[in-house]
Amino acid sequence: MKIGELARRTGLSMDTIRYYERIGLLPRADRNAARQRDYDPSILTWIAFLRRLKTTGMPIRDMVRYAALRAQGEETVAQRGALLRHHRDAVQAHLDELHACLDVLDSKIAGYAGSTREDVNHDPDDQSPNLGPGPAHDAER
Amino acid sequence: MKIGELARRTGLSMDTIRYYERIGLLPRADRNAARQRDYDPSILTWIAFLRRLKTTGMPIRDMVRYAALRAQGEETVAQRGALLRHHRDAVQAHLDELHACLDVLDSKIAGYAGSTREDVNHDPDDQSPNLGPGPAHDAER
DNA sequence: CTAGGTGCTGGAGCGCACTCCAGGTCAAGC
DNA sequence: GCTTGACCTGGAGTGCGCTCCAGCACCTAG
Repeated sequence: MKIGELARRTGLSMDTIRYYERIGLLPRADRNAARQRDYDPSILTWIAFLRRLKTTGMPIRDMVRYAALRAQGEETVAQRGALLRHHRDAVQAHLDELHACLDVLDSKIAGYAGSTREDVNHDPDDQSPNLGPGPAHDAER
Repeated sequence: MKIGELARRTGLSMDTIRYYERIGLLPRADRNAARQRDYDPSILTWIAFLRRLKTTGMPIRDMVRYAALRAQGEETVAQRGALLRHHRDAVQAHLDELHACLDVLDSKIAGYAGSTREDVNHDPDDQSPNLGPGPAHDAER
């Protein structure tokens, strides 16, 4: 499979695929006689996995770290597992936060109660503070 | 309340607060005799709300749009409501996606089954593709 | 009177994750 | 033999969301 087809099949751009290779997210691709990248379909599995890591908010540098461990073979299985478990926990935490925000959003939307066509004449943009973190909590970096 | 205290109470940096003002996310602050920003505590409510929008992944330009509508007063209530409902749906969709990814992650972690100290000698980095989007679906932009 | 702390402005710089481009190679079809 | 199209490389550019900085103004405590 050449890069164009891989791009079509993954939804990534060719540029992005080459970029991922440069930074070590994708292994250096084999080349055909014309020195063009020639991919084995198994790359699709890896890209699908990368996409999940990305969707769940893992920064690229961490994915690269994972990819590097993977490239080193069996001996890094423990580290990879740890990395994934760590990430899973982060995702779970973010998910909880999102659920909470969604609830607040929903109640705020309820405050806007169908004002698209009905008459509501208070300003819905006035509700409880609750800054979560607050002072001396540097979740903000 | 001066900017330093606001920063402490919100967890934002003073630079970020001033930046938010520059781009229109925060209203132009009142000034005290020494031309320093002097905030009314009600700003805390607004910042808490902005933080939720941000946490739920709303890009700053959309928050600015919302802030601008809000500044225009009552007549924009309908538009603001629509904007929020739209965002809520996007958040919900993202949440669903995250849940799905988390499930896959969990099953992958299960594949790494406690290999931190036990012996597992297959490579867990081999599983089903499933590229989600696939061809001709540009969720990727 | 002066030193330190806090705040001001305008503008430059940064890290991330791409994205675009110029100029070139190669293979196939007309 | 020439054009077309897919692909190549190295490097520059982009948009986002801050973050940092120089140089200055003010206020308070010692």
